[in-house]
Amino acid sequence: MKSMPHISDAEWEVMKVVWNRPSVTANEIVEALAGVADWKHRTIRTLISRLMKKGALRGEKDSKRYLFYPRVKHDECVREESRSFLQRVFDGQASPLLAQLVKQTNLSRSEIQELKQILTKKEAL
Amino acid sequence: MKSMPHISDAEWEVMKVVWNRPSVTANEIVEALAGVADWKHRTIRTLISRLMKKGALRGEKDSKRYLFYPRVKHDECVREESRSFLQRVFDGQASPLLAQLVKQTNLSRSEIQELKQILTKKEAL
DNA sequence: TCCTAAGTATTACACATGTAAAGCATGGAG
DNA sequence: CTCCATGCTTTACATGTGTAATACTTAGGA
Repeated sequence: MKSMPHISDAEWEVMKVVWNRPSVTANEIVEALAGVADWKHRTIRTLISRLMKKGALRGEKDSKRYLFYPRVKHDECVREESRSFLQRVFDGQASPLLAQLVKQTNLSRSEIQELKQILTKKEAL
Repeated sequence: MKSMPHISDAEWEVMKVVWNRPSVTANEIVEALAGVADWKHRTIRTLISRLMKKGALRGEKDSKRYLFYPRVKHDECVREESRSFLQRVFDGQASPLLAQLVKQTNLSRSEIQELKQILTKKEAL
């Protein structure tokens, strides 16, 4: 598998929009991000360009404008980010991170249940 | 609390060394990192300088050389990194990340046990 | 057919980061 | 007291990132 391009913080916000729909125009991205960050539309255009250059987005010309599609899968990006984060902060040891996160964050009763279930399933392997 | 300085990937490796001992000299850091990354000692010196400038390290002159101490706590940096990572990739939703990590990584039986215990404790609150 | 508005492409610029070399200062050996 | 090895300080430079402005293109309306 060809190595994932590195997606920066700001670029992630753009990718999230693209992953959320079958296809988007640049303008739709701008609108979708209006509530998320306080970026000028120019700025978002730049982010889109960079993502295309990096190979994370594909743009298909639809008469005047482009329709954008992801070229990398959400899942794979998540895995890659998780992996590198884990490596940096916890030397790749997932267990301390998990413990840390569980303590640090708010989880609903049902989320806790679900996690316990996942763990139980894993334990059985 | 004064906002954490941002610690980059490479800088994290240096900080990990510093957090691991009561105090270190620059040379000790270089030695400790020999196995971790393939950096020239000059490079590591640069990282140390930047960490001092950022306020993440404190250097105390001991005759000719410095002894370095962390100025930021490991725990707080971990929390901060986790928080920002969670925000970027999962919009701050811990639960999907946890599920993802549990599935993606290898955990020993005892680690699984421990996590379940933490979850149970949290559930009881 | 020609112009304009809406898009796209190009250029800008400061700060961060990875990676490192050159120059400077000084405590301790001789 | 002088010099050097060793460590500290300054400078370097390419690429990435946040943030955006200016310039160019062209499909579609007048």
